Formats: sequence, structure tokens, C-alpha cells
Amino acid sequence: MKFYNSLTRQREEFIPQKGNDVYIYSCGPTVYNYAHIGNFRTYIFMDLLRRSLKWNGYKLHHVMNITDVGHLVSDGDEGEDKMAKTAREQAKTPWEIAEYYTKIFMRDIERLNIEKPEIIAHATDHIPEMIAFVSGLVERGYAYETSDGIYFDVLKFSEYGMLSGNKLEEQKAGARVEINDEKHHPADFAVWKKAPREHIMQWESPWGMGYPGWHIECSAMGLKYLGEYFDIHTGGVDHIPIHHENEIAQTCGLLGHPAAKYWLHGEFMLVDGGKMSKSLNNVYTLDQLNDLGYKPCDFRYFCLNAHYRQKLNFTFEGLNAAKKSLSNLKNALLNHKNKPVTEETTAVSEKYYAEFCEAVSDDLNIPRALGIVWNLVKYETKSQTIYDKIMEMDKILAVNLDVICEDVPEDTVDDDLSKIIEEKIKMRADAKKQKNYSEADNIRSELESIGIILTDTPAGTTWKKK
RNA sequence: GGCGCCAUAGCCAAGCGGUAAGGCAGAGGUCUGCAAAACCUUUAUCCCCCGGUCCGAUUCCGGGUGGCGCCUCCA
Repeated sequence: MKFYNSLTRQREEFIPQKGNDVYIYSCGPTVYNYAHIGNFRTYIFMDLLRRSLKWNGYKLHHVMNITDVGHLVSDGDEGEDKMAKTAREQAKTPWEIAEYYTKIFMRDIERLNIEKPEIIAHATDHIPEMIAFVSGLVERGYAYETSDGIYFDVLKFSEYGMLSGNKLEEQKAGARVEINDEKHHPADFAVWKKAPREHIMQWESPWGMGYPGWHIECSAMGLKYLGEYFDIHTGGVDHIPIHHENEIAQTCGLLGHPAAKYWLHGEFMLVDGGKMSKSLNNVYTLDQLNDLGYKPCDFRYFCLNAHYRQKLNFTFEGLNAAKKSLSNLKNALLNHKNKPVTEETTAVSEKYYAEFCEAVSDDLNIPRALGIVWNLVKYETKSQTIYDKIMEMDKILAVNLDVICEDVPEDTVDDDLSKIIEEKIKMRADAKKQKNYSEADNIRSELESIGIILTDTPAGTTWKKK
């Protein structure tokens, strides 16, 4: 397999460090709000990575964190903890907030056919590990204490910026409001924060009551579950300049070397050509898409259409295209069901299958793989072999190609109206019998004007809401 | 100002030196009284522009132009 490694900026042959076992860390959600479709694009990418590794015969040891403490609202190390802020606003405890949004997140990734990593690690369950990590940094001289916390000393790590290419001295002067003048360097970041009395989430530490910095959790939990050296670290591209840079710095500070060998980053999803942001009112959740009539698999299929390292522009035009495309694909696949198996179709499906494998293993080229699926499904001779092979491919795509009819929402038309509609359909059937087609068409358009669409089938006329 | 990504048909998009996958939309057809659905056929003489390397470049190099992201929390 080959992956593009953000750290070396090139495509590399993937060689696990411990034989057939692959150790992965994925940055997971901060559970202070509903995850949006942009977040899910990244987890779909993570899932495709998992599935393709398993497809290639690897055994996975995969950790994803749930950040339920330490992620601050603004300006790196100042400002309120996101969890605490939401808790305050909703008059709940941070624990309740975390539990609620974690539950929704887990439900959503399940709906998107995103496999759960083997280990889901909550930050609040790993405070001792983080404290040990911070102590180690202090002992080794990579972190220092100020009046409000323990900070990582970026100048002690000469390679700081290796992932993003940013140079410390070239950051825009004054772009970052410097509130804390105890810091040695503006880019120094908190690995531990001392808690004000009123802070809800706080733990005992060698530096008094406090709570961990955001970045430390990933370093500490990765070390605990995956060891000093592991294979892959994933996250969104936005993590490159700060979060992952800091993780690398911390790990190098403690261990003297980076932990992960391959860094894989999923690109952003744009909305209408620009950034997704709450102020532009273009942030969508899975539930919202569902209410608009799009199934989770429609969205997943939409994401499969673009390579994970490419920005993907979300529009409803695009989502409609994906929805239609997926439905067409299922129909086309159905044509192969229970059709005779021949030497020819077996050979053909093997050939396409091999191409599919190659695409998947080539830095997760799912768009190309999808094209191969289409070419195979359109093969003129229909055969169960082809059906079976494509269902095999769906183990990567995971868009439920065998599910033909997903649950449609209950129709909200009341009984009286449906009686009237049934009556009209009967009238139209009579008109058709008498070849009075203008009357039949009138009834059709009459119903259409109140939002009812008629469809003639061999079994009779059915109707649905527009 | 710094860092990074990108530019392929109406839209989404693959393509990694040998002459443009795939999907959606559109067009034509089959079927249907008409629709709808389904199925078949079709849709880029060319890949933002200008130079260069090469027998050959959408693909490599240099320079433009344009778009996007980041440098504040973000997947």
C-alpha cells in the first residue's frame, strides 16, 4: 500500500513496524456540540483507511480520542474550556454535555457505516497519564511553570514547525494577542492549566488543582495504548499547524523522537465554495440532511466521489447528484442478481476486482475505485459473479449497496386527504379505461397542484407527496 | 507579510510522460395514451495563460493569472 505522508510530503510505501499489526491514532471529536458534515468527512476518511488496511490483511490497533476536557475556546491557552462553556450555557455539568454529544456522535458514525476504532479513549479517563507526561517534560527541561500553568518551551525543540513548514520567527507579528507575558515565546503552549477555584473540571497535580492542555491528551493516550513508536496518525488538515505540531513537539520532548511514522490528513469540506462557519449559516448536521431527505449513505457516497486530500465542495446540487448516482448504482447492481455465472463474467469481475484493489491501496484512491465499480456494473453480460464482487467492494465503500429500499419517513397526509386521493385515482382509472385521456391528465395535474404525484405501474397507480 | 493546497466539460471528479476514468445534469432513442421509472446511445480535437525540457506534457521545470485554506478555536 502507499500513503501520502504529510511529514515527508511524499507518497510512501507503507511498511508497518510490527509485522502484520498496524497501530493507529486518530484525533477524534471535542464533544461540546453536534458534529457537522465537515467533521464526518474526516471520519469517513479515517474509516476508509481502516477498511483498506483490513482489506490488505492487517490487524488493527486503533485509538481515537474523545476530547471532553481541556479544549479551550479561544486564543490557545486563554479563554474558557469549550466543555465548561457549553455546560454553563446549557445549565448542565460538563460530564452531562460530554455524555450527550458523545452519544450522538457515536450514533452518527454508526449511521455512516464508520467502524469504531478498537479503543475509544476519553481524555478525562487519562488524567494520570497526562500528568506523568507533563512531569516528564518538566524534568527534561522542555516545559516550565508560570503562574497559570505549565508551558511547553518551543524554542527548546529546534524542529518545531516540521510538519506545517511554519517558522516560528515568520509568524505574523502581533497576529496573536499576547496576554500572558510570562511565556518565553508566543508560540509556547499550555500542557497543564492551573484551575481557578470556580473551574468545574479540575484534578490534583504536582502543580495544584488543574486540568490538562488540549494537545497533551493525544500524546499521552497515544503513548499509553500504542507505545513509543506507532504507525499512523490521522486528523484533519487544520490540525497540522498547531495541534499536531504541538503533539510532535511534546512527544519529541519526552521520548526524543516522534511517535508516529506516517501522518495522514483529511482535507476540508467547503460549502458553496467557501469555509463552513456558523455565522454563514452553512454548517449542516447529519440530522438536518436527514430531514431534507438525504440518507447517511447518500452523504457517504458524496464523500467517496472526491479524494481525501482534495478539498470537497459541498452543495445540494452535488449531494443530489450523489443520491441519484447511488440509487442508480443499486439498480444497476440488481440486474446482476441471480444471473448465470460464466467463465467470461468470472474473468471480467476478477480483472476489475484487481483494479479496484490497486486503486484502494494507492493512497486510498476511492474516486478511481468507484469508477471501476461503475465500469463493472455496466458490463453487458449480467451475472451473479459480478454482483458478488461488487458486494465485496462495498466492504470498502460501505454504502449499503444491497439495501434497496431504505425506510422512508411516514407520510404525513391525513386519512381524509388520502381517501380523496384514492377516489381521484379511481376516477382517473375509469377515465383511462374509456380512453378519456384529457380527463385523466386533468386529474393528474389537479393532484399535482396540491403536491401529489401519481405514478402508473403495471400493478396500478400509486401516489406520493412531492 | 509567512505557510500550504488547488486550477480538467453545465456541475462533482480521476488521471503521476504516450495522446482525456466515472457520476450528475443535458440531448437522442426504446418502453408508456401521456407522465414517471428503467434501459440503450451520445456529450472535452483537449485539460487557466506564457515560456522551457523531451520524439512526445493535462501530466516534469520556471514564470504569470485566478481560487481556497491556515497563521485565533475548528475535521
